[in-house]
Amino acid sequence: MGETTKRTTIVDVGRRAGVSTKTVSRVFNDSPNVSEEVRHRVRRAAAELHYHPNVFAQALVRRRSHLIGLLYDNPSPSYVINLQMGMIARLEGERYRLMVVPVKAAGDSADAIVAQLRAAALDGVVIVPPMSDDPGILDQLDAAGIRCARVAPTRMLDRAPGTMMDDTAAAREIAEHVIGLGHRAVAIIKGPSTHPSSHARTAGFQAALDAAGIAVAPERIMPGEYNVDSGIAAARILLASDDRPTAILAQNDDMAAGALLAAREKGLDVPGDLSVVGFDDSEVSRVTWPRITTIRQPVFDMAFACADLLIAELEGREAEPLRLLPHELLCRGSTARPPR
Amino acid sequence: MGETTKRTTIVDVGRRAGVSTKTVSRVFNDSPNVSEEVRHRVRRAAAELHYHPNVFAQALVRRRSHLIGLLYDNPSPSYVINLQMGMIARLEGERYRLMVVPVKAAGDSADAIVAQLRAAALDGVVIVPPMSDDPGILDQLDAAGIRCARVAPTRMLDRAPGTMMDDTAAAREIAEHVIGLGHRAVAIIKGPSTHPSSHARTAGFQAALDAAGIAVAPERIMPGEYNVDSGIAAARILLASDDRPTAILAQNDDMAAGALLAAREKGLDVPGDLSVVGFDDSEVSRVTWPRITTIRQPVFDMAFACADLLIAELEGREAEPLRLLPHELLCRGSTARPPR
DNA sequence: GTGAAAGCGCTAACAA
DNA sequence: TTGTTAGCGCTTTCAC
Repeated sequence: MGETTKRTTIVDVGRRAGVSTKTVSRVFNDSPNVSEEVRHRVRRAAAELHYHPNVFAQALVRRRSHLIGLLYDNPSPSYVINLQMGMIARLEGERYRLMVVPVKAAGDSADAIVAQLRAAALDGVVIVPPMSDDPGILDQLDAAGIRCARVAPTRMLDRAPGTMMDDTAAAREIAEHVIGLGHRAVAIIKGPSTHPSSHARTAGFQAALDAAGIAVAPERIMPGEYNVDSGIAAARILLASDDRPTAILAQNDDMAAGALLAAREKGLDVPGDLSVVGFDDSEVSRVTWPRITTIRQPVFDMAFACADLLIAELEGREAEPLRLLPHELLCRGSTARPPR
Repeated sequence: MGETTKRTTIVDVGRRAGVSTKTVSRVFNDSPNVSEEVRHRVRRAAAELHYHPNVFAQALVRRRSHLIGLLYDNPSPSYVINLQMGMIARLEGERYRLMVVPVKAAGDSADAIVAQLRAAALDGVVIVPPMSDDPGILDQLDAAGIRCARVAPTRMLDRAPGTMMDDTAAAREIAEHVIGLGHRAVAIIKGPSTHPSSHARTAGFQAALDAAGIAVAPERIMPGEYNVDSGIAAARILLASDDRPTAILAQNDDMAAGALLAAREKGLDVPGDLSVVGFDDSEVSRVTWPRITTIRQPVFDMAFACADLLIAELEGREAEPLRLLPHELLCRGSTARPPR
């Protein structure tokens, strides 16, 4: 815009530095076989001319875009932002750039999704649950020659690199915390069955309950959708019963926040009458009253590590393909000993 | 990857369809002057060959990347996500793609920021406050030939298109709501002075207060940082006074949530003892108890409209450069009549 | 250590 | 309506 002059190219730089275009190219790619002196001359000429390599010309000949995507379904805002921040932190200083590729909840087919990625010419993508376990996506990605790294995969662990936390162990820990406080009338609000994390968390809860010899009646296990409204709905039902639970284990913070709201409606005090726990350490868990006892899920770190794995993959470096990241139990105000 | 065969190009398609490359190009660009019959043949050949245009070759020759960026500082997760969703909704079906460009809070110089955009070869960017009012950024963008559209600009309105809401009017409305309930001992928690929105909201509050003949003592006007912690800190001070306010007007929801937490600490009931209002209708405002009375800021719509303006600009279409979007007062549980 | 020439895949003139 | 011919700006053989 505005500039009627042509863009300055490698040719201009070469001319000014008195070298061939190839040499300029070498300098900009840190190739060996260029004398220090020439290297200097070229750098200076480039600076004087405000030269910047044309990424498209590079991409065209190298067959690499240096674009990597974040593919996600429609998780909570803070989850997505943490993922983005983690990836960006790793990309900082690299030549790779981040493109966001939200998939309409409507659920496009694996074909359609990957076609989108190909159209955008991405070199690689980071995939988050539940898509990280979708074999269709993995197949299409392979066929399209797009590398990927997965956040929290649970299946086909040898097919692509990924980073994960131990959902089961974490769920067990938080359940043990609640049981340790003396609760025996425990209810559970599950996540959607499409999310493997939900199964893992259920297993962890179950392990802790079994170990304590506590049986949870089926009507105390409610389905949820990992969002506030489903938490409210589930908790309303749980709390309507005469024989209501003294503790609710929600499988994420949004649903726990919903449970808190439902408890308020009923005039129940948390944690006096009812203990509630969540999962994720999302922003929500820190602004409710009381603040929600939860598990810190290392989302940022998982995304950072995924970007790292992806870059390693793209650069042909070897890297251990799977990384387990630590979680943390955060005991806050929403849990206490049961009433009486 | 895997494919040892060369990528299929426009040449292959042309050969198969029995036409020249240029004709194939015409078909894929919906240019006129191609007979229906040829158009069909080309489409079919392309489909059979799984042909996809190479975006780099296109970008190289067209000098357009069709990449547009979202430039933001470090606002709240839900704000950023709403912006992204708004832009993506508008980009859907267009050939433009979204790239996220978070700026380190550290505050790079306008130079450094725009250099980043140029390196990424963006055609245009959407800028959010407070950068949308930064003349340095606008200058650099101009110099780099990168188009932009701004969210909530307040200055240099003729320099670039933008979308906005009427912060002052909205702030006035919500203040009037509180005053209308009978409050006269009112306190304010402001946003950072680097955000023009904070000034506008202050002006709106002031207008309502003036109209009601209410004077707010300077010690009841606290600074804040648009985050939860600063809200807690400010409210603690306000509520520590013997002569505490009966209503707190916070300039965003996060700070209002902080005020709620501070009130809990003091054992104050909201809205019984204290009314609190926020601004933005963020997720936070919906998960606290009580839910926070606030202003719905049309973030999604502003982002959508910005993407629209930007595309119009890039395609050389004329569009009215400034769009005002409506806000909405949402009365929820955090406001009631003052005590006694 | 350095350069010349041949593309990468596409589109923009200009012909036909 | 369609085809031919140059590039776009860069990297990659392969010489020197």
